[in-house]
Amino acid sequence: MAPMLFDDSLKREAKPSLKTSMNMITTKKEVNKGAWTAEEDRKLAEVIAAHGPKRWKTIAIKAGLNRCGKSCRLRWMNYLRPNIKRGNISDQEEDLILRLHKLLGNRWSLIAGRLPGRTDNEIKNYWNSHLSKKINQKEKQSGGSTREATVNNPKAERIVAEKVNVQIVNEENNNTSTSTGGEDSNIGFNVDEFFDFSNEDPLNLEWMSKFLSSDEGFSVE
DNA sequence: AACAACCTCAACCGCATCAGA
DNA sequence: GTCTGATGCGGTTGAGGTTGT
Repeated sequence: MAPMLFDDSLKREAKPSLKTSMNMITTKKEVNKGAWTAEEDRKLAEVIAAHGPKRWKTIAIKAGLNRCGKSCRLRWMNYLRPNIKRGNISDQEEDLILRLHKLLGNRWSLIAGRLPGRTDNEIKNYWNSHLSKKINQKEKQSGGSTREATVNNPKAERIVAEKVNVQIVNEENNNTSTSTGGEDSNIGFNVDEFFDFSNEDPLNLEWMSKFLSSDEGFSVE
């Protein structure tokens, strides 16, 4: 299926930058860089529709794009993929990002995994341009530090990351099942509830509060 | 109107990890 | 076990847009 392409919501017209233009002039044989054109997007989407989103180097060649595979992958993941949600981050999403960041730190791909339709790049950008400032302001106002629970606690950080990974893998495995999913027999807690912050489930809060209140401790063995 | 400062976000880069030979 | 290519991730850059003076 063709993804939603070239719609009016796309903020930026794909224009080659000055740098890119210079590249095109001076380095004919080198790969194309810079902004993607609508034509490139179309070609890429066609090839991916036919062959699937893998073997990016081959895709780049098949599409006749003078791009590296990496660039094609990035373009697909952040822009052309179906179900990409565009537009403003909602308050709920923002809240979730804040909470997940507190737990995970800059694990953007993991955080994005909990926000359907959002890309890691988008969340990273949103964090850098909006949320980091908000947090700095809060810190200044409160005078204290809202130190991340897992910072300086690599063990705890690892455990959280692993839990999130398990959750995402489970979801992928359960995607075709009729189950509402989330039950995880290996780690002994309901992983869906674990991340259902909107419900403020007491179990989540209990678990999280251990993290969020642990400056020194939260011993994980 | 003109310019500077700031903001946003697509895209690149370097590195780490994974998978297959 | 080692090598190599593919893939994924986070940090950073810079073009273009917006806002302030």
